[in-house]
Amino acid sequence: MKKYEHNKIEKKWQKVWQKSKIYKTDIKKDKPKCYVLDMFPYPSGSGLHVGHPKGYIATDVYSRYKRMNGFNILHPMGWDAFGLPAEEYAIKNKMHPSIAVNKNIKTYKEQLSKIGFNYDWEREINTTDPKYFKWTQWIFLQMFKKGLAYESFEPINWCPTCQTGLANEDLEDGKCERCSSVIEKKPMRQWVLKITDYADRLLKDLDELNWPESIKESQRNWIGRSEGSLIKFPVLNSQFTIEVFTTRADTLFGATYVVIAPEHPLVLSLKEKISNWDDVMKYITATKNKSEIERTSEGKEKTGVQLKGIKAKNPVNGDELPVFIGDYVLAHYGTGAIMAVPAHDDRDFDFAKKHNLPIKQVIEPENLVVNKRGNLLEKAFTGEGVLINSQNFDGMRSKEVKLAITEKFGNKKVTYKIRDWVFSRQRYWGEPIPIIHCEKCGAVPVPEKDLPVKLPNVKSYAPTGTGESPLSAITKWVNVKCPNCKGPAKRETNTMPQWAGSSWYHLRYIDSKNQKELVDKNKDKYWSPVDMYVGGTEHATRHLIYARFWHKFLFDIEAINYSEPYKQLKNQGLILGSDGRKMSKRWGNVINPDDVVAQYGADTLRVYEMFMGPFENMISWSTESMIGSRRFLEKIWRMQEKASTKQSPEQIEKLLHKTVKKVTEDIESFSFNTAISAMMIFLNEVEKNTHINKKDLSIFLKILSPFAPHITEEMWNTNNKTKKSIHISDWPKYDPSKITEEFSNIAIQINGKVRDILKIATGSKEEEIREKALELESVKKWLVGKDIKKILYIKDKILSIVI
RNA sequence: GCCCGAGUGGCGGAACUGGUAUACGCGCACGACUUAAAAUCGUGUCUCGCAAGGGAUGUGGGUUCGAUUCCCACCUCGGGCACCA
Repeated sequence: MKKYEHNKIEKKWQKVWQKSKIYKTDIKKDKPKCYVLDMFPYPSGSGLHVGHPKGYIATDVYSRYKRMNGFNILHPMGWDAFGLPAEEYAIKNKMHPSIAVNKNIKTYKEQLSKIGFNYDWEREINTTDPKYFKWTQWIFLQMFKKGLAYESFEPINWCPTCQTGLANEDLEDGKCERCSSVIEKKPMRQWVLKITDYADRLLKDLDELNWPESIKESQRNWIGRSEGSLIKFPVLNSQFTIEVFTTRADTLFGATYVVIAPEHPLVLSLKEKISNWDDVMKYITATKNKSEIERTSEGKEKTGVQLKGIKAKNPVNGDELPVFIGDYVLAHYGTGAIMAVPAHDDRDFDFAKKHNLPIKQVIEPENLVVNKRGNLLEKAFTGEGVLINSQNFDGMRSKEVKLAITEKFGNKKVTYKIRDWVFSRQRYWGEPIPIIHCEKCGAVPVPEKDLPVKLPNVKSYAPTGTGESPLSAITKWVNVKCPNCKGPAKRETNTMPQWAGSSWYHLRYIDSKNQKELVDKNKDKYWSPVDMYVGGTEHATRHLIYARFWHKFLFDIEAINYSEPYKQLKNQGLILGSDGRKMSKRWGNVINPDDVVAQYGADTLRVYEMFMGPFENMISWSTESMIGSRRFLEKIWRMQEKASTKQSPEQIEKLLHKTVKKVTEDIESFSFNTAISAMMIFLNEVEKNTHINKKDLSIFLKILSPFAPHITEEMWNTNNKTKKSIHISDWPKYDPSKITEEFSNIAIQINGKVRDILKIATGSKEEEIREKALELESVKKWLVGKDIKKILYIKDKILSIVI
């Protein structure tokens, strides 16, 4: 027999598949569809390491399996290629970013093709291709027309290193997610998308999605819905009121002061009445100069200044409360003002202690024995309970009081933590925002017929640092006529963030060459939503929220048919270096898939990555362990020697049906590791026997083929007369009658401990088993001098004797 | 601080709905083949014990004839949110 030469086999079949186009997206009308999608990569300069393809292997297995089960498969791939890394590479090497991007894409594509994926490359997309980003810009224009894209002048997050504004989602602990610089607040004009309009739907529709619970939970946290009340505190001797947001209306009687954010407009309005204006101004300026991280990390010490001369009236009892500004109150959340109840809120408690303000208890824990009340001199009691010191509400419970007080003194209000999406970047390598600024007409959308607005060539891609994009220096490009009044006007020079192109790419694959629409609605109806989406957890609160937002918007303007893009989501766990650290050049622990493929074969790499452990687990790479997968394939190869026209021995036939069942179920549930272990068990059984029937071998090859497409195709081809590829053959069905065993091993337990195993015909009567069990020496000796209290029987499994 | 998820051999891990814990693979040890090595094949491999038997699924308790699985408390690790009223 020939040796197993993976190099020859893999190259040969990859060529054949490409030529015969067996992976081309099929659209036979009578078949069901399955859209299997990978999170498309950002083609960086360093190429792939073995961790990257893990998710791609899983979708490859899954889509091959589904194809063999009679589905039309859409399984495409593309490139998310706008963004800072390419731009920085270009600045350093003085070349246009698109040249760098094309070079990197070529490398990636070569690396991927060696692994033998079944992508339909005819649908390849690239977010930096004008034919693609024409539609990204088009979507922006639709949002603009609906008032969902607007200009804002609020201070935003500014990264001093990347020299661009950033969205909230781009920060990590107050630092830039990319470069870890401390983020500054910078007041500047920016484009913002009104994602907050969709907050409620983004939250509610999560319930319907078949996604990992942890991702849904992350999104819920990020959206941060909370139900509370708005309550107005009139400012004494003025026409102003301070409106506060609280989730604890039941503690209203315990309010002893009011705090408003330093940025709150009311502060200026009250200027005339404030006797210590200089101190107040000083505090406001100091706050402005602090970064977010400084504001929250100074030991969380609560600072603030009283607005002397101002009093606010508590609507429930007429108490006249002092008013402070303090930066522990956030301007952008709720109303930017709070009523402070130091007895029942930790933060208010700290502030009250520091400024010597009264602490008034109004809630008593419900059960004093269980919930021993803390000493209010040391700690706030933040739980709910029974009211005291609250006039006619005394004795009532928190829950009912919340409702009653809100009804009487305020209004219900829902707030969210999520904030509108800061959408402009002051960098070169992104989609230009298709807006023209005219002195007379204001912000005017570029007419749709003029899309795409392409990027001009510039001498320097480097950011200007002034808050203007490098595009602003290209006067030829910037100066245009207003589409409205034909007067002189200027182009918007900010570009879109990295996340724009990936927010709708799943739709473009469906109809990647359409010049008239972003997607044909009928095609969308057939292929959407994505049935299986696979990628890393790091996208939980960015890409996966943005894409849902855009998708819902496109649904609302009736451009598409469904309101959620990704029906089912799976996360792959990271592959770490063999030292347990993240694979990185820095640690020198990077394994290149090219090397693994050359030395051990693509099939070995694929089987190993699926066998390593549960798909979502983070596991260290081990070349030593991988050799086990190579051995497995070599043994499979040698199985050909045992192939015969004789019928397989009975135990092989039986085990084959069991294995088909197991592998089928495991692929459906993404339990690839146990699917492979079941095939290993089958292989071990064949090795114990003299022969295996050729047809049975073919069945086995079929269930292995999604994992190891090359070796199975080769063996299929030599053992069958057909020219048809194994990958478009039918998935085998198992016969349930062949799975049942003739004999069962029944564990005989005494008080829960196994004392013997009884081999007996499956389906035997309990009586018979009981009799036989009680005759066993190993059982008898435990029963001497004991009474049997009870005997339990679990069919074909256990006989439990209780003494 | 709040909210999720997870802790099983030397290692990756398996165990259906509460029913024989440690499948499968790696590693290791011994043996066969070989002048030798590699490769391959075979046997063994949680732990204490000569054995009968006992003990082990992060720790401590509980429910049950029976718990890796269910309940309570705690510890450790991973992730999300975090001065969000």
